[in-house]
Parts: sequence; C-alpha cells; structure tokens
Amino acid sequence: MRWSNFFIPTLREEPADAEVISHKLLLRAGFVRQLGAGIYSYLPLAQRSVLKICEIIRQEMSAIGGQEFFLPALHPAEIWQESGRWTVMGDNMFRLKDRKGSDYCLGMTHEEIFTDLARRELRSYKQLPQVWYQIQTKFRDEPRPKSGLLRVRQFTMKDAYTFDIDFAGLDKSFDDQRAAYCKVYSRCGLDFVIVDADTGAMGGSASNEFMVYTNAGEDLVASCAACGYAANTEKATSRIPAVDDGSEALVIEKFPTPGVRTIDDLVTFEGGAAANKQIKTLVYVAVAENAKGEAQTTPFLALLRGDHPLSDAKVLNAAAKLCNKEGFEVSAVRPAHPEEIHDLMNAHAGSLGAVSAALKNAKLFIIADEALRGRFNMTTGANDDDHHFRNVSIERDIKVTAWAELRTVAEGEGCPNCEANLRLGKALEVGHIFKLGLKYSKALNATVLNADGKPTPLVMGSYGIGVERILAAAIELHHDEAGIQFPITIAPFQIVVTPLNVKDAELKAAGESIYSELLKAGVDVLYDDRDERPGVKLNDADLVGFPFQIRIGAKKFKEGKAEFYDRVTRQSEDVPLSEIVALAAARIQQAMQSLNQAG
RNA sequence: CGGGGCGUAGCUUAGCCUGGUAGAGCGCUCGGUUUGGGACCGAGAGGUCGGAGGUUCAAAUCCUCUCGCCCCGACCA
Repeated sequence: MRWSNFFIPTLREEPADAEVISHKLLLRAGFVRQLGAGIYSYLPLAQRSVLKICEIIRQEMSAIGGQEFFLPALHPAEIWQESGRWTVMGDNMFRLKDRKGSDYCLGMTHEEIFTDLARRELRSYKQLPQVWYQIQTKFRDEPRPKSGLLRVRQFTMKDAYTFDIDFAGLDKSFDDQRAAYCKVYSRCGLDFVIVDADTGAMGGSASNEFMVYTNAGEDLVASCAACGYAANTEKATSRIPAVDDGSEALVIEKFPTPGVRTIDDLVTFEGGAAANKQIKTLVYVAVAENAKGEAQTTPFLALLRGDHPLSDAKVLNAAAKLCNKEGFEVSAVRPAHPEEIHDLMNAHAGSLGAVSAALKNAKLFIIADEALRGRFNMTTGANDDDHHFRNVSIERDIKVTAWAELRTVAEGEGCPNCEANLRLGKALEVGHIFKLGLKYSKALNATVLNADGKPTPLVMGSYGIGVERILAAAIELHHDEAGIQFPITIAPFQIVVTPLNVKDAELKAAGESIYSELLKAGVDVLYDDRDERPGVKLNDADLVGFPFQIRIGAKKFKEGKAEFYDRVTRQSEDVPLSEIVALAAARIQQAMQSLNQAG
C-alpha cells in the first residue's frame, strides 16, 4: 500500500469533542470519524485493525470448535416477546415498524435468534455440543454514548453461544470460551483481569467479565496479581489489619464536642479519636416498590469505621435483605434528607450515633459493617448536637440489626484470598461470558431428545467480545505523547517504509525496492511515498503508531545504510541496505510471535 | 432523565456581554525556494455564523422555540 493513495486523514490539532486518549488518537491518527452520538465511521486504518482483531477471534473460536454464522441484525418483535425481553430491554432497544406496521428491533444481542435456530434444527443429544458464533453489528440505544469507541450505539461484537445436553457440558464449554478469551486478549496485547460479575438482564448462573485497567474505564475493579482474585468494587472484599482497642472495654461516657461536625474534626479535637477508632453513622432511606409502582420508604442506619467509605451497591444489597416487605422490593437507597435525619435522630448530621440508650426510635434498623465487629472503646455521636460518646463498645452499646460488608475496599489492602495486596483502579469491560443455563431454552422451548428419548432443554452459554473496545483499550494502554504504539498483531500495518525525501531519486528508488521486497516477504507494509517534509512523515508515522519504521535518509544512505526504528522505544539502529529487509522481516516475526504465544 | 458547557471555513477558534463591512492560525489550490521531527515567500479558493420564528432601520451578537454535540450524574448483557 502506498501512503499517497491511502486515506489517512491525520489531524494536527486535537479535536474539540474528544476527551479520552483513545478517542483523541483515533480521530487525530485518521482511524474514525463521528457520524452522530455514539455512531462512528471506521476509516481504512481502523478497518484494517478491526479485521485483524476479528481474525484473531476467529482463530481462537475455531480452535475450540466454534462455527461462524452470520445472523440478521433486524429482528421481528415476536421472538423477543417470546423470551420476555421485548419489555425487559426497555429504552435500550432500537425499535422500528415496517410498512405494514409490524414491530421490529435492531439486535442488541442474539440469544433469541440463535436459540430459535437451535430449537428448529437441533433434534438429538448426539448433535451436541454445538459452539456457534458470529461477528455482528449490535445496536443499543445507550442513555449516554461517550468516550469515542468505548461507549457507542452501534458496534461490532463477537457473540458466541454454546448448546449442551447437561450442565457438565456447559461447564466445559464455558471453560473453553474462557480460555479462548484469554488467548484473544493476550494476542491483542491487552493486560486484563477476570472478575466475577452479575448476570443482570442476561440471566443465568455464573458470569465472568474481562476487564482492562484504564482510566477511561467505567467500572472500579480490585484485583490481586498474585492469586488472580478480581472483583468489581461493588463486590470486592479485603483483609485489613485489626485495630488495637486496648485491653478492656471502659465505661461509656458522653462528652461535649462543640463545633465538631466531621470525622476529621473529631480527629483533631482535644479528647477526640483517630478516624479508625470512630464509628461513622449514616442515615439512609431504602425505597421499595411493588408491582403497581407504589413506593414505600424505610429509614435505617449504616455504621462504618470512621475512615471507611460506604459502598452504595453493598448498602443497597444489605438493605434489600432487611427492608423487603410483602410485595415490595427494595430498588434503591438514598441518603436521608437533613429534615428526615433530624426527625429520626433528634440531632443533626455530625452528632449522630447508634448507641441504643440515645436513640429516639429503638426500632430503627441498624446495619453495621463487618470491620466494626468486636470493636470497643470507640467514639461516636451522641444524638445530641455538639456531643459524642467515648468508650462505645459495639456489641454492648449498639443493637445491630444486621452485619454486612458495607465498606468500599481501598488500594493496597490485603487480598481476601492470599497474602498479597489488592490493586484498585478503573477498568473497562472488553468481554463478558455467561452460563445461561436453561433460561432461553425454556422460554423458547428449545429441546433435544436425550439418551432416554425424552425432550430435554438445551443448556446454554453466551459469550461476548466488544471488538472496537479491544482497539480502543489497546490504544488506552499503548500510547505516548507522539501517538499510538500499536501491538503489532492489531496494527493496521506492521511497518512503514519512509524515504525522507522522495524528490531524491536515489532515496526514492531505495524505498521502492525495500517496499517491494517486504511485500514479497509477506510483510504487511505501508510505503510512505508522499512528497512531504520529513517532519510531517515522521510525526504521522508515530501518530498512527506503526510498530516499526524503515527510514531512508540521504546521509546514512551514502554510507549504504538505512534506519530500523522501533515505535515503542523510539530508538533506531543503522542497518546496511542489503540486510534491512531480512532484519525487518525477522523482527516483525519475532514481535508477532511473542504476542501470539503470550497467555 | 437531572445538572453544566458548546454549535462561526475542512480543523482549532476570535468576535456575542455593549447589535452596524465575519477575522485569525492550521489545512487546501497555483507558482517558486526548501528537505532528518508538522518549512518559507508570493498569489488564491473557501463561511446559509446549527435551524425556525421574533424584536430592530439593522441580528453571529438581543428574545423565544427547536435540533445537534460534549462533559458530570442517573442508567448500562
């Protein structure tokens, strides 16, 4: 490919609309252009990378017996109504009508369509297992598209579905997919962690998310490099050192704390207490709804160690267990309003506490964090403005309704499964695999005859990879101030050959010859034959992120040499012209192998 | 859906408060010089100021409505 005829509209200036790095670089390096919110056109460079990612996926799917399909993106409503997800998917589903007024949608996933095919065509357990997949465009009407290719309304997904006769078969299929996913991400140059995840609207018994640590991510993940533990912070737990409370529980004592409103205030207050010796008392309200949409609220207290942050997700779970009433289900929790707090507690935020003797309402639910279990000689509010208690002994002085994990884990705390420490950070979901079980086969009545001749529902799994997210995540992970540093397996080209001045006939001829020899050697090469200044060509090449460059300049050429440049180290080495093609081919092969054999 | 911001040439933007000829840099075209990290000289092309309505002698500028985009939150297989 010759650069002069290849469409690479690089931008010198940063596009105003882009925020995250991958978005900026994809625009600047000429990979994508935006058509609308969350809708992007992939230009030739992006398409080349996407196709390479797809090819890696295909290889790994084939390796575990996957068969590629191509199913419709346009679906009649009936099949979604049959599974019940026509309503479950709500506003996230793009819907439309045909000329006759019949309802259709654009597929946001393909469980229904694959299951429909399976129920029509699969007859016998002897045909199982089946591993079916496709690489398809998905449509989701995201409430808030953002961050370039990271959260969009139209995107490419590899979605696979497995059909087994029993759950043991599903376990095997799931493990195969999981292993294949590890290979796919490793080959694409992504560091990832696997977390246990909620099955959400997909249903089913187990699921894993494949996450890449990047600040552009939307989830907070805690993980342990030593043992592989990883969890969303909505679920993650950790080991923390015990706090020494002294040898014996002292007598509880009320004392004045004028002006003290916060944990920090009390730390510095004369006669106060360290944050980890305080009990933080938060007033929350659980909101429950019944099927008619009627709402009920239940106030409760959440207790935490003074220096521990509350996890919204964890407190919601804990409250849901406690506050569900006949026909009502807790759907949300919120902090109580200041008036509500005063009505409940007789004091304002800053002087609140859960000590039974000072509680206005003795029946108030109290959920305490596990980190407080067994603690004594602690300090907390007295439910009397400007007063606190010291020497509070949790089990003696507070009537805890329920103990629960309420706190959010923090960077560097101990892994719950081993002796190492947790890493905490924002992460991006690049894949999600589910053990669906019987959910869809039952809903759609997809059965085969088992060995006893009885109809048995198919046991299913479903497995998704966000293709463009791999591209964007690779850029988030691999870039510098000059541009992208592509993992060679998914780079649009493996190498660019750059004569620094094409008006110099000798340089041009050398470039042409190296280019054609690399082509002959099977290298994926771009030839920069543009009549541009050297600075433009070199900056463009760094921006686009080709892993290697061969630079042919007048000075070195006179010595019979050209330069072999490595995008990551940004170092070049002088190589005799007669050897440079062989060297480049060897380096490229080496780089490809080291990624392809990773994981 | 709540909060905030922004729509002016292909890109980045000034002008808007205080109404009066729409400007710059980059990019683009032509000619010349130049060629190792986004050159220089000269000449040029390119703008319904997101859209509609209103106020006014006069609207990019003020008012109303509307569409679109970005960010934060809610939401999110």
